[in-house]
Amino acid sequence: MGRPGENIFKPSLQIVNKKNIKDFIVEGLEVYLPSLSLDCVIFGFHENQLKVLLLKMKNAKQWCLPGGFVFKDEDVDEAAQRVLKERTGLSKIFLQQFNVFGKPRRSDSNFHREILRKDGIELADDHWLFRRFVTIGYYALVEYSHVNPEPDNFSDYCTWRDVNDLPDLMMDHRQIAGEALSTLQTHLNYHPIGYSLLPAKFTMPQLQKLYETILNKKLDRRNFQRKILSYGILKRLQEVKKGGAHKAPYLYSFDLRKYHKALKEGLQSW
Amino acid sequence: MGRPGENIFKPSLQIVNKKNIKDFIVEGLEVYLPSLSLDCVIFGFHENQLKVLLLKMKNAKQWCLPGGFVFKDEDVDEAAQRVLKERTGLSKIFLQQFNVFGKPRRSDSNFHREILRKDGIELADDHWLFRRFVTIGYYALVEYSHVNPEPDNFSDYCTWRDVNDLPDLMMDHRQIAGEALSTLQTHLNYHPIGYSLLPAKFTMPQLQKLYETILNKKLDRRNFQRKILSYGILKRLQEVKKGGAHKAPYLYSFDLRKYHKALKEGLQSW
DNA sequence: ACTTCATTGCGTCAATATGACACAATGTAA
DNA sequence: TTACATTGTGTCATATTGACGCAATGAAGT
Repeated sequence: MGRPGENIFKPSLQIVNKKNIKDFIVEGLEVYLPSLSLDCVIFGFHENQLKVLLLKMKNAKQWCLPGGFVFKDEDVDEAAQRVLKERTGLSKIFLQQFNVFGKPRRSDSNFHREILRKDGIELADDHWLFRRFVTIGYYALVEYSHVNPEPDNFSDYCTWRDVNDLPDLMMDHRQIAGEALSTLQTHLNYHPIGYSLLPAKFTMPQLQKLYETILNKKLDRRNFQRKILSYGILKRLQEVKKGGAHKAPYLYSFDLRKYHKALKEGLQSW
Repeated sequence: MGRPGENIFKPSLQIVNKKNIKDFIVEGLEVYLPSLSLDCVIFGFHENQLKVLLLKMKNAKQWCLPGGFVFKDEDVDEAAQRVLKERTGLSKIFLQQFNVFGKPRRSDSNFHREILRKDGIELADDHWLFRRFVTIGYYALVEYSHVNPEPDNFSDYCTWRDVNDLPDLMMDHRQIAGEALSTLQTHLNYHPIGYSLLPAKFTMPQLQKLYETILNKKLDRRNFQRKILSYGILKRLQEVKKGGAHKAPYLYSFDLRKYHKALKEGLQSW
């Protein structure tokens, strides 16, 4: 079997890096899988708030989720990793497909046409960018402080927004973000969370705040500790964490071997 | 926004119904979303075995999952319902997206070329059917006795196969079926199962067998009953079920109101 | 230096859920 | 009538969970 996509793969990556919108618009049809896109809901945790990384669109008041297209010879999950790398600078991020959004009229082509027009770009009515896209929703968990937000070709800037105070979002991106959050809340019941959202070393109260923030619910401090420790995925370190104004809490880190085991197997009930 | 797909929607449906392969092959490019397909793992329960509905491919020894493409103006989930309706005759089936399979070389175009060639159909190398497809995996739960298996254009017949004794499957369909099963096993931990897999009235042992079959594990009869009743989704009826050679067991049915509530909310752990 | 106080570590206890198993009742077949 | 596999219902020990007590810590205030 041939690999027809390969010879156009490399030049297209350069196109994206050069941020040359016009070339992207012209070549996109050739280098990307048609009809298919992906959108990422990137969660970070900062100052006891759950944040989502968003892009402020050029020539429009709306914001949007970081997203992209899949190269013709590229694995879909790797395309998501690539998009994440481009927006955050991070590699090997925890990424989870959570839903495909496939309603025929998710998008309003006039909306996109107007935006491009404001940049002096006039495209034919049947241009590939205006066609219908089925989008694959991913959510990602990243460590807030490691992220270097980077806008894409169609956005002015890229920044964190509080998940409970989202701005006006393009298309169905608010729905996508909402479903990502509720999926995350559900996954919390059966899978360990925290690695990739927290620093390498963290305190028990920090971890609890993370859970409380995601679940939007208060938890009992002592019961939380008992339960989370029973998973056997934590290692207690020396008790540093001096800066605080109170009793110095222990520092913990994840036992990655056991963490990943728990991630994979989940918490069985039967 | 126009609806360009609409005027070609109806004729294409007829094409499929006529089982006119050539027209399908020629028109497919125009009526379907390119690059995107869907595959359904349809589970049924019969004689205490979990079954999967499979198609025996024409001109090949392999079998395959019921699948299809998405019309240009069709919702993706509805496309899956349509495929299910075509294969089983059933509507409003319980359908669940579980994964997108997006590796670039899932498919071997020569394989499909050979099959068509045996039907005297010779297509260009760059024909749309030979291109790469990203497929959306769905699993469905249906009541075995209500299904009327119906083959599609590319298959000789359509029949149930034991999930533990699958035949040689095309492409990555074995992997897709496997992931569907493990997804189902996981969902069993947090969601009620049984409605749409069992008859309207069923006995506790029947329900238990279903769980045991899906989980591939023996469960204690008395503990099972206690736990499943604690969900509050069952209604006990009169004790009919006479045919049996032993003590007549009670019949149950699902309290659909509570069943769907439990389906939606899941079983929370925090 | 002493006190204050929010916070942390480490418990207890009752209520509930779970796993393992006993026993009587039922209904067909021998 | 008896045998027996199967079903309905229960018990008991153990594990898990929810609610809460209390002493220790350490920066801030006096």
